[in-house]
Amino acid sequence: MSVLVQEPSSRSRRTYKRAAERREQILDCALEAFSESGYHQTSVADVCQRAGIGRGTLYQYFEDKRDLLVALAERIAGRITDLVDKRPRLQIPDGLKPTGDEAVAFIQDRFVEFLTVIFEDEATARVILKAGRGADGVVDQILRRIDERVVGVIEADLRAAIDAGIVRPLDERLVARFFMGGVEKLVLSCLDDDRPIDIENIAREAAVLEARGILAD
Amino acid sequence: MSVLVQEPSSRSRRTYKRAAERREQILDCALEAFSESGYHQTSVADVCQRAGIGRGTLYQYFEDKRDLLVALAERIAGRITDLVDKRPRLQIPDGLKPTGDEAVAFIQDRFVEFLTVIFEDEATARVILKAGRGADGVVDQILRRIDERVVGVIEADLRAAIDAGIVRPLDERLVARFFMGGVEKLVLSCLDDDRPIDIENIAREAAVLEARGILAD
Amino acid sequence: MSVLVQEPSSRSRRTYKRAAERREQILDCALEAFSESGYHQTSVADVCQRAGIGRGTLYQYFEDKRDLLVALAERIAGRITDLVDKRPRLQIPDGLKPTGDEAVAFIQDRFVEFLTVIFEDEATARVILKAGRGADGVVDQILRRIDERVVGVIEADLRAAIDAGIVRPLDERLVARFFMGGVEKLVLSCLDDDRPIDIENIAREAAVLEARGILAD
Amino acid sequence: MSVLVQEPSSRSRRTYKRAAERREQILDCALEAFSESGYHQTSVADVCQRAGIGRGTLYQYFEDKRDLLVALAERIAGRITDLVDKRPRLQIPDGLKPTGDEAVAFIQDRFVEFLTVIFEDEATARVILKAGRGADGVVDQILRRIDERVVGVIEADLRAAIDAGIVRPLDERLVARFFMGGVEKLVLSCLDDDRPIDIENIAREAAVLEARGILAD
DNA sequence: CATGAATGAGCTTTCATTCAT
DNA sequence: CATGAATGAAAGCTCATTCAT
Repeated sequence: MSVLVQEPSSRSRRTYKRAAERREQILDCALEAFSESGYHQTSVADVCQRAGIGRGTLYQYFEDKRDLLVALAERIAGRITDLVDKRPRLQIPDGLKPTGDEAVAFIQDRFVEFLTVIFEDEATARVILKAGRGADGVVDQILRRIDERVVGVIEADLRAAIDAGIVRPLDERLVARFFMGGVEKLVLSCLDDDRPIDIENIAREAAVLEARGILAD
Repeated sequence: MSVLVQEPSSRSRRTYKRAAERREQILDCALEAFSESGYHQTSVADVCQRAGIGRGTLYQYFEDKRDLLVALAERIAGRITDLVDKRPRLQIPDGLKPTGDEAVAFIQDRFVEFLTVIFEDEATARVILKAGRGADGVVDQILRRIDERVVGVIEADLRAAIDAGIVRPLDERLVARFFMGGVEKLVLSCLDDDRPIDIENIAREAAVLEARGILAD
Repeated sequence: MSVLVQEPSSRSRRTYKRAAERREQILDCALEAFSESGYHQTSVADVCQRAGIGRGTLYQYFEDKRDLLVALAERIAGRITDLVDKRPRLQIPDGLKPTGDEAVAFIQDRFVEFLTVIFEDEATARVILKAGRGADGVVDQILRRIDERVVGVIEADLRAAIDAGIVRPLDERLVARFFMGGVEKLVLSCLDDDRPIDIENIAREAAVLEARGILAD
Repeated sequence: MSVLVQEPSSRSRRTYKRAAERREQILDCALEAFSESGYHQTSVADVCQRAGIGRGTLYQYFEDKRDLLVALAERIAGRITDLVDKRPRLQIPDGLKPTGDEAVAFIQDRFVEFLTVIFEDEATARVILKAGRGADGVVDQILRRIDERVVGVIEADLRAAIDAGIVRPLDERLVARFFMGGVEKLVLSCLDDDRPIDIENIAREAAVLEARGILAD
């Protein structure tokens, strides 16, 4: 499953890597380990074993166990920030009519695309939504920063849509949070039941729900 | 040492009662401690100190630290189950028209009432939403059971509303989860920012959102 | 040899002690261990084994390993301070003639008595003169304080003797230090050669030397 | 094992010299480091950094960390041995009268000269008197050897002076040790207070003290 | 030869749990 | 029942030493 585990053929043979590479590899293993068992249940030895390195090696790249989690959270935060920054601003096509199916489809597409990138990696989703939670104050803050980032994107979209008259005036921040929470819950239920995250479907359903509400026409 | 007054005469029933009381008191302290610092950051000694008892005493009421959390989670689950069981089935008033403001108001009222009881206690909310998360497999299951319970109620409501033609046909479970996730996120954002949980407002906003969606009319 | 080691009959049986007693016992064992092998060569486990206690027990009485040494040094400092405080001021007997044998004898007696109490315990001497040295900044300071204390006493004696005209005017502090250094070196040479510290003889010799000098009459 | 041999063609002497130079340089850095922070507080990495070499390089010149200290101690021992060997035997000038000022002055000069060379270098003094102490059995022995050497010189002087009738008969070894101890203590007090070692003054004071004693005439 | 990434034995320290009092 | 001193498994972490490059 994992490319990270050391080949068992040449036991106890040292492997040399470039610093950056090794760091990434350790983070990969930490991601795996933390996502599988949670932060506290994972020992430093666990992570090292997965990476096929000695205990001391890890401490050449990270201050301590907490720093490992912080670094991991920051890597995730960085990636999401990149995504967010690269994302084009919402451009409402001319003549798009609100309430129409077109509007729903349009919203759907944007979210499917966005959420796909964020939640496509199950391990990362696990760390963001479960493993990292409550483990440590600093980490919590980073996770919250990630959250703010993502929510901020949705918020911006909402604002633009309101300006364009597609969406009715509302508290964008609150709605963005609500939406994000709903999606996260659906993702979480996948994780909890060990179902694969069908993020495309989730995003699609969520978008419809959000757009139309639940009332009968 | 104990604040619970000493009554040496006829101890039998009272002792039992005392024991139960003591157990409750310990759980109260555990709730407090866990909600403040999280499960792993809280030591058994911490809980005992709050309860004003010796370390050993706690172990006469609980198997181990995990059992303490399990018991706490079960107490919460029990309380919510009670709520759920006491809750009257959804009775759609005759002649209620879908899409109308009346329908929205009706839904709102039901949810405000329900969510208020679940999230009114901040400490409990903290344990359900943060402290207990990822602490332990068994506890996770209990929390999930609580969740299922709550989601189940919403689901049932939805089903009834669909049958009554107020709500359009949809995947009730998914929608219930989405709704619950949205509300939880809003509650969480209060906890994270140390704002009081204005559950009434949250429930109200969430209900409108869910009913009408976000699209302009 | 040592009264401290646990009786081997009832293995792994817990022993309970009063806090103060246990603390003293641990300090006794630490004294033994540090004096035998030096601070760095001694592991916390060593000390615990000698005391017949579990590792954790030590940490109920001392912050960490360093704190153990600090406490030990402070205990020694306290004892010496007590000695010093109890020591009567130098009273020059009337009509004592300088340069005479009586003066030498008088000085001798005072020092023999004083140094005996300080250096009679070999283990303590070892810690003061060897094991504690350079182990840690804080400990160094305490040891220096002990030193200052002892040197201060000699200094005071010298001053009184100068005032009485028995001793010629000189830099009392410097001379006191020189004297103390000389004595310590003699004690050290006993420790190094595993000879018992014949402090009486050392003090006697040192006093003569200091009083008369080495020149032929 | 040793890097010192190796003589292929013309490079021989230079290579040899380079290796020896490098060794010396490492020892210099070790001296610096050990004297500043003590043996245990100094890491191998620290020494290497000061020397501007990689960690592995050090191990081509020294077996291990202890060997580094041993080598350092031996270098110091060697230098002192050289000093001692070069030192002319005590020649009592004809007609020197005991107890006279001349005798004191004579003794003074000899000691000032001798001690100056031993303690002039503060870093070395620190290692001999503090850093090396109690660090390791083998090193302790070397330091003791140095001590014996120095004490031996004083002892020999004393013996000669006794033979010449300048100094009264006494236990030369004991007196030499006492004297050395006294001087060391004075030097130590400089180190502890971060005062420069005014060895000339110390030696002078010590010599007077030793010669005349403290009693009033 | 030089390097510094990699190593892991060994140590300190924590804390849930036990048990003599 | 209650206690809290005692426990020791288990974890984190350090750093002298090795070795592939």
